[in-house]
Amino acid sequence: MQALPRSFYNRDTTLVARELLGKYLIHRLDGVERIGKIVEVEAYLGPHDLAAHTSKGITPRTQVMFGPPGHAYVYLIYGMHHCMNVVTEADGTGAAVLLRALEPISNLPGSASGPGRLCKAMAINKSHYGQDLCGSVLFIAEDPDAGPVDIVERPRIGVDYAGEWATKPLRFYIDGNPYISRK
DNA sequence: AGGATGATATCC
DNA sequence: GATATCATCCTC
Repeated sequence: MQALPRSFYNRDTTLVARELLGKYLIHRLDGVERIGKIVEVEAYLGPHDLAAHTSKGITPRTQVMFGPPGHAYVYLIYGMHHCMNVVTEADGTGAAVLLRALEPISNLPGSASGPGRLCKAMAINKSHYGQDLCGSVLFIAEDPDAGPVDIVERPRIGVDYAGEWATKPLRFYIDGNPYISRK
């Protein structure tokens, strides 16, 4: 399977988020190929989006989000869970898509529903910060059996502090999929 | 409903 | 250097 081209990520973040649904996330590590189908995502639009980490500006932690598209933004949350994002839009923009849940396809032990569980099942950690997703180690590819996807829009999870941005429908998931992290 | 657990941003 | 906060998950 072949990684999606960088041009896929160099587009409107909401559009990329919706099109990521149904794609395969693949991680090759020590001869093991882990594969999960992306079934739930959230879009973080940029510094004007008060729920996005980039709303505080460029910091050592968020700089990769401001960098070129098609790279991984991985961070530690609540001291124990990793979350993985895909950087979108042109260099300098500061936007990304959070991957929230996978449907296990291959070599995924336990649950991959929820951003922390997803990273645990995929063996993703801070060593993947800034990883180029247009390579052959950690990347996203088309589902060989891709069919039409029915998309549900909901407010994002865990961003109640973000005022009106907390209510915007920027969380997307595949309707009826049993691996969604929350209804 | 509450605790774990550490990086990060923001203050002094 | 101290402290409040956090795009979560597990256990009770």
